[in-house]
Amino acid sequence: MVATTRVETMLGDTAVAVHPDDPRYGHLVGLQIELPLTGRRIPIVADPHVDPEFGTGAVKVTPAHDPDDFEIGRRHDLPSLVIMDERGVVTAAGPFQGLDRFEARPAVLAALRADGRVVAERRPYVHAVGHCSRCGTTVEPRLSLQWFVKVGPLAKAAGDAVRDGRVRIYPQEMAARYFDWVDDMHDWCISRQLWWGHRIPIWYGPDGEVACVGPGDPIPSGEGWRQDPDVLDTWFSSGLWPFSTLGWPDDTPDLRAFYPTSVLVTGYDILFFWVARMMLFGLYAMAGRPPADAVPFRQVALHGLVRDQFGKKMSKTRGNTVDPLDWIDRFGADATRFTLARGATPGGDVAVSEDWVAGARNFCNKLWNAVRFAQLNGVRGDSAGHGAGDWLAGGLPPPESLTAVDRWILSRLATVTAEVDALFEQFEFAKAADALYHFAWDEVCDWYLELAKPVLTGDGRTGDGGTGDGGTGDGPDDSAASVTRRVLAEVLDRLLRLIHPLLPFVTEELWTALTGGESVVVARWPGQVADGVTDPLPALATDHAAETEISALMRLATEVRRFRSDQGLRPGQQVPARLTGIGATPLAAHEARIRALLRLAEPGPGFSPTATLEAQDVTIEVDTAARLDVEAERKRLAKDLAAAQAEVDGTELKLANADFVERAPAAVVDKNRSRLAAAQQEVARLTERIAALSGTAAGTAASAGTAASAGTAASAGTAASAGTASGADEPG
RNA sequence: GGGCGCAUAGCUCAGUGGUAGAGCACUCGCCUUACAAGCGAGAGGCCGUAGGUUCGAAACCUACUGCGCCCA
Repeated sequence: MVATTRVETMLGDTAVAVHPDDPRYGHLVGLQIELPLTGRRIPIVADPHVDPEFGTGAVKVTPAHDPDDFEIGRRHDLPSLVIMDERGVVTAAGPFQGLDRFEARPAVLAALRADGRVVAERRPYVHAVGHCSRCGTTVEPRLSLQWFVKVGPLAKAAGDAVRDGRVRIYPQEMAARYFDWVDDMHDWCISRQLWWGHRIPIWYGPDGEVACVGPGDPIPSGEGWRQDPDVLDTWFSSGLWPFSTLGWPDDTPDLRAFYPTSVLVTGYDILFFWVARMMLFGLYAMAGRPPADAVPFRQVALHGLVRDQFGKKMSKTRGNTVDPLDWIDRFGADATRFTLARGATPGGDVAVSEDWVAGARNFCNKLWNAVRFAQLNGVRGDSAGHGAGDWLAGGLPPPESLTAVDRWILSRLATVTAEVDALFEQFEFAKAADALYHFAWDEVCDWYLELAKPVLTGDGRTGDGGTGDGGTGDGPDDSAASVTRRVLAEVLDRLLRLIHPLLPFVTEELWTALTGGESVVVARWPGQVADGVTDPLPALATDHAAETEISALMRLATEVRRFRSDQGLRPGQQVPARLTGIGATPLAAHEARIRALLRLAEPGPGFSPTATLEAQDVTIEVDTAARLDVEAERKRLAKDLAAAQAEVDGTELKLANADFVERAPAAVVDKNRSRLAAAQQEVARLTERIAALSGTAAGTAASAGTAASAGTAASAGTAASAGTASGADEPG
């Protein structure tokens, strides 16, 4: 007694199988029984593949129409009877011949029933027979002749090419998956029953001849020869791509010029479907020709799959797919591209969403506005320098006329250039995009442009800047504004070149407009040394002194802004302030710049400080016209105190550990010691300040009225006169 | 079943032994003369759980839990 869903396949049964350990049937193994309707005698075999728990524990075996049964058939040397043609029509001789499988099924069932052979029926029944993914048609397994590629030696060569470094896979971890597959590759079935594709190059002759026709071989002609109707597996055809597209098997100029390619960029999901096949075929077909190592490419850069904002695979059924053309339409091609690049860690998937593309669009806009600002302020690239791939740096002001701000941004530019160059080299697109994003936005736009404003608009003297106003006669104008313009031109020019691979359209527009150059597409890559032209920028890197200075300036600015924000002072509002102790700090030369940036006016005659800040060893007393939110100030100081105290506690704990002091590297111990000292000093300072605040709170209340009326009225017009403190020149 | 990978801020992810980071989202204040698609400030994480190695672990080792991917 057996169970089956495809009753008609019994016409092709050649055995009944049971599990070898099944006590119910052990004694029957080896017997011959009669197959109903056909009168054929078939054996009962024992096979471990049979699940004794399933159905009756006895299963009919149809080797020609079921893959599992085929394996059982091979193990027991059973005949395979093909009882259906390619269209699913029964071919077995007898009453059912010529019926479609769906007609044959009830017909066979009826015949069995008439014979009294049907014991029970169960409907509905969920089975595992496959369906065509395109049209949904039920697929009937059917034994047929297929062609295979014997891959042993090919796969060995493909593995070796990566093993010995002729081909490098990025990221390296992915190479393990490549080896797993290539080193354990089974013979490859290349027959596909499709109506399109390369035809299998096998010809059958009238007398049973079989001819394999290779490139250049004559196709057998004559009566009765026909080609195999199947086509090659699509990956077989794809594997030919690196050389067949270049004219192979002929020895063409294209083949010589473009085989191998330098880099193959593709998704990790087809590492063995496609990449491995190209390796297999390239090494085989190109053996004995140049290049000597025959590989189809030198590097393979693998990227991930695009996913939705929650990291889920996009699918139509899930409804989380996006139309890139829609994004391009709404946010721009550059924004769409940048979003993908920014998420592209080697071998990792990329999550994207509309919000993130909008962010990239905003970045494009930021660049646009930065260049616009530069142009509005008279920044022009030196178009004369761009013909022969020359550098704008030829137009950089002499080093001695650069301010610390200029030297800082050029130093950072040089560093970022080197970083980005190396990252692109390693296919680290996400990191390169991130580095450029932050340099452009957080450093160039947020700081350099802001610090350049007072210089360019001529508002207030900057207090430093080389030869100062007036220039040197017939040479280039070395006034502070001119120096800034030239540095800004240099920075933007190079930034646009560096970002161009990630934002091709915007950068082309901006770069040509800014520099007057032909096209950023053919502009020299920053850092490049070629054709006797050496990039002069690296000579300016890395200016630690300038970086330290500007970093201190930034921290001080943030501290003042924090105070202003906590106190609700409007961004544009000038606040009289007295800076003391600045002369002894690296910020000595930057007072005017700091005042301009933070809208801190010179203290007038009626100056009456209401609050005191300390940052970077500079004491800043500000006069908020007697309106001080003491509670906000107390909160601010308390928060800082808590942070400083936590720092003291943490470092003290570490340094109290004798093992740490003894065994940790001296540099680490020293670092903790200085951190502790600084934190202790900070705690003392803040404690004192909080105490003072409590003291003055009462005092301020008493004197508020007078301070307000006297101070504000008197200081109005005279703030500008006391600017001498900032006169110290900084370069030198 | 076999193999591999991943668990870090609300979401997506960086971070290879020494002070936890980014983008977006969020809170507060600003139309400050490049930009409100913006500016300034801020909040938010016992780095999956339990052990181990180490002076020191988000990181290295082991187990566990959860989630993915590949298997022609």
